[in-house]
Amino acid sequence: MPKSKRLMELMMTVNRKRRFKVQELADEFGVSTRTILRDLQELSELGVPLYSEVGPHGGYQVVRERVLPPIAFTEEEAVAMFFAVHALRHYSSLPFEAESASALNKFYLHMPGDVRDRIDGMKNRVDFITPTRRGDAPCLAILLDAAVHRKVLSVEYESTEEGTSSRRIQPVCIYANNGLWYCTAYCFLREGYRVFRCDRIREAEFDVSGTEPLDLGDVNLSRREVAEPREPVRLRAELSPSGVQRCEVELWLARMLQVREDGSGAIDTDVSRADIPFYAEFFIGLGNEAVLEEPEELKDSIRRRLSELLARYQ
Amino acid sequence: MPKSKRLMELMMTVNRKRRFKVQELADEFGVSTRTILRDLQELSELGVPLYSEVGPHGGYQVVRERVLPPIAFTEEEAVAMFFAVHALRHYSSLPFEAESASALNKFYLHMPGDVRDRIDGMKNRVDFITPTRRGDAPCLAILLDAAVHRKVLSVEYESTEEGTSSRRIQPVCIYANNGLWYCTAYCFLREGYRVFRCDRIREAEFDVSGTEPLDLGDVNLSRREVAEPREPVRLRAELSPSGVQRCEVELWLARMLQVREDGSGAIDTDVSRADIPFYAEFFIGLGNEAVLEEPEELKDSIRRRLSELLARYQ
DNA sequence: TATAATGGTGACAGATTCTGTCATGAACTC
DNA sequence: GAGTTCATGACAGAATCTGTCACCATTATA
Repeated sequence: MPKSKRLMELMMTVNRKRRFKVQELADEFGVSTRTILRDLQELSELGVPLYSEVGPHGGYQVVRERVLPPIAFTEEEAVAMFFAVHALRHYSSLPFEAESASALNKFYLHMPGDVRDRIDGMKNRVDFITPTRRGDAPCLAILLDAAVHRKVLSVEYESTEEGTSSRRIQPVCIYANNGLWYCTAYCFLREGYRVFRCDRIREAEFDVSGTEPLDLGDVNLSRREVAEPREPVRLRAELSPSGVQRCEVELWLARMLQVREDGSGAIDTDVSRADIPFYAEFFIGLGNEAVLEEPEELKDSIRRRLSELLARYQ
Repeated sequence: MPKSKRLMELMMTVNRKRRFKVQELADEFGVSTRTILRDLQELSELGVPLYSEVGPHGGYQVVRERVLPPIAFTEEEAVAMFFAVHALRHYSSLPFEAESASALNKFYLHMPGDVRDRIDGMKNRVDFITPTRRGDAPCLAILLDAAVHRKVLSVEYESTEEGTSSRRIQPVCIYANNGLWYCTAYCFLREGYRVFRCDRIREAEFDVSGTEPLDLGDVNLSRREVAEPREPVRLRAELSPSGVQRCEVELWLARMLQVREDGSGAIDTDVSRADIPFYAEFFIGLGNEAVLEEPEELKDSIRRRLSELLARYQ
């Protein structure tokens, strides 16, 4: 086998089994250990972070972060990826820590000069805007980890209504919307799924009390929309086409929104009575683009709110 | 020079000069043409899309999209990049056409099995949400191209106030905000910078009338905030901390917003008299989180609007 | 402390691969 | 037809790579 091929395969092998001994590889590839040692040194020079320990139970390890087999992108793909990662800079917190920055940098540095020029030319011409907020969410990584591996966390949560509380939660997913990170999780305190704002989770650590994790099974991202209303109240409204447009921006509405061929639409859903003040404000914002049909309580709330505001501005 | 190194450099060289002859490379690398031919064949096998033509003025070309030198990412970087690109799927139009999808696919396919598993595990657990809108913007690519290369475009623009009109514009930048694409451009019709909604640009093609492009020089992304008010009116308001939070989400406000240490803030800016109805609605939305100080006209407008709504809900 | 396991390095001959040369051919331009 | 350029095969010589061996260093364990 030509050396070049062997090196490629060696890189893959080494990445798969992150711990190995020289002799193993020598057998596997049918070459001498000396050759493998030479090859490993070349891999090192090529950037694979190898680390070795001598003595019994020693051996090689791919240290820290292993390097994946190199991928060749076309120019167009590379540019698209660059801007995708570039767009992430708007987020003040990410579940991936600094990696996206280093990826961006690596990307940029590996480009031949002219592609780099092209990127530079575009950098100030394209942007994906995401609202930025102060709210740092330091615990995104642990939340994500818990969601993926189905672990229970103990968290300190500072809710708007109830002040700070300790609870055990099992995260289902995390998502960024409108500049803030949210986490849908099963809350063992409330015994149900709840959505938490990640920047309000003050502390999070893996639970040690031995709470049995739930099998969330197919419960996944779509769960974020779920929040069974307590004291459900039926809400019905008609929307003009531009009312529909404005509602489409609101994620929490997406599930309840029906859109017709002509662009107009309707909302028909159960909502929690406690949320009525919130909806009041929302429908005021919609102005003439919505015709509210029920509930009466919401109309009341809207009227009260309007009178209040009118008084403020008198 | 060892063959492996030569191949690397050959790939770079070939990517830089996208057209070349075997003899050239042979001279450059100090090897025979036969060797270069053999090497080029290997590059082909490695995926570099080479194409050759025989005869005078023939030679090699890197066909279609050239392939960039392979980049090795760490696992963490790769995951971060994957999700960055993954997030782009929310956009119904992109200035890069299908490339991001193919990049994503390539990424996914090149991962060793376990990393792929990890990505699969995370796929339903993390998301970057962007509001989706129907508004397709088919002309993003040409707009971007014009912005980068300072070209003048003829466009058909369907504005809300004035109906459809033909105009020549010179794009400065394009940006996505809240699910819609916008383009800041110098408008030769209005003789000033304007912001266009890209989905309302019905047709765009390079201008052939010979309009001289402007030297936009350092005019860049920041331009998108500029829109000198006609008939300026001073607007002043105080904001509570949560009022500030809500204003920060609004891009067009960012420039006018002053934030204090304690989280509260203020707006003090000139606005166009024509925009008063818009601001009225906005301040109604802010409710108690804002105290409007002037102008009186805006207060009037708000009062009118409130009474109107109140009547609707009576 | 001795022993065995493991990595690290240098030297060198022999094996293997790579390279240059030459020959031949095919396609294309002018 | 002459000249240019890519394409391919063969083969000997050059260059590189590989295996072997000798020796060292470190560490865990008996």
